[in-house]
Amino acid sequence: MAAPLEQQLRERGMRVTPQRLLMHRTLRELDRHVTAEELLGEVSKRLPNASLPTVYATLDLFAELGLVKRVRTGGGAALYDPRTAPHNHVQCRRCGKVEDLDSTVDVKNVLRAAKRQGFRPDGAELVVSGLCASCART
Amino acid sequence: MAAPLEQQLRERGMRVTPQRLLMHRTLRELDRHVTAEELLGEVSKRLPNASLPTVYATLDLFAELGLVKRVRTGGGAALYDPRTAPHNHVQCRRCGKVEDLDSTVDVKNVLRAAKRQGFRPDGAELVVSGLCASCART
DNA sequence: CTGGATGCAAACTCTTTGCATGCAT
DNA sequence: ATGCATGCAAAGAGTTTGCATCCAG
Repeated sequence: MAAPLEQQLRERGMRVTPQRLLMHRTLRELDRHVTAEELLGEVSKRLPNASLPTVYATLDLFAELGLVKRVRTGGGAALYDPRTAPHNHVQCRRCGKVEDLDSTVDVKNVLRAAKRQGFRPDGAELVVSGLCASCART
Repeated sequence: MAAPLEQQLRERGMRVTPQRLLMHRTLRELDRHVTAEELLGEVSKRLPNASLPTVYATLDLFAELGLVKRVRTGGGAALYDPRTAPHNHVQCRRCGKVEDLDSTVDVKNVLRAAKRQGFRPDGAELVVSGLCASCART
C-alpha cells in the first residue's frame, strides 16, 4: 500500500486538512479515472463547500506525492488515475473514453534514448488510440 | 514521399484551396513540431488573411489524411508533427518543451491487449516525461 | 451556379491566479 | 500567533462553433 497521506504531508511540512484527507479517501474508494469535476462532485457530498481550484491544487499535490497520475487525454478534461502500478491506456478517438490497459511495454530503450539527448526521464506514458467497442459498431 | 495533397483532396471530393496548399508546403519546409499559432504566423507571411480557425480545421484535415500527427502535450497548445515515420516524444515537465525520440517501442502486446478489450486500435503514442537538459541544471 | 471553405467574432471548456478568510500547527 | 490552505471570483489559454462571404469545381 502507499505511505499514509498524513505522514507524507507532515514530513514535508504541509498541512493535514479535511479536504486533503477526504479527497484521498474518495479517490481510493472510487478507484477509477476521475476528472477534477467528478471528484468535486463526490467530495461535495461530504464537504459541501469544496471548490474546484482546491481540487486541482490537491490533485496536483497528490501527483507530486505519487498518489495519483495525471493522464493527459487528447481532449477534454484531464484525468487523474489513482492506480499506481504501471499500466497503459486506450482512448477512443470518437467518444473520448479512456480505459486501462494491463499490458505494459518495455521502455528501457526509449528511456536510454531520452538520456542520450540530455533528458532526465521520470517515466513514460503510452496511449493507444482507436475506436472503442460501441463506437466501432456504428 | 507522401501522396500529393492535391490528388488526395480531389479523390475525396474536397477542394484544393490556396490555404491548404500553402499550409502543407509550410509544414514541409519547417519540418518540426508546430502549434497552430506558429503555423498561422508562418502562413500569414504569404497569406495575410489566414485565420486561426482555418489553421485548426486544416491541420485536423491533414491529420485525417495522415500528413501530420497531433501530439498530446502535457499542457498548453497542441503540437502538430509533420514527421510521419514512427517515433516517440519526450516532454520536459518543467518548461514543456517537446523533442523527438528516435527510439521506438514494441507495441504489439498493448495493441493486442486493446483488441481483447474490444478496441479497434489505430496506433500508439509514447511520451516520456522528465527534465530537459537546461531545466535539469537548475 | 452551388456548395464547401474561409475569415471573423464570439462562445466554450478547462485550468490557473489573486485575494481575503479561516484553520492547522 | 503564524502563515499555508481554502473558497470564491475572475482571468487566461486553447480550441471550437456560427454565420456571412467567397471561390473552387
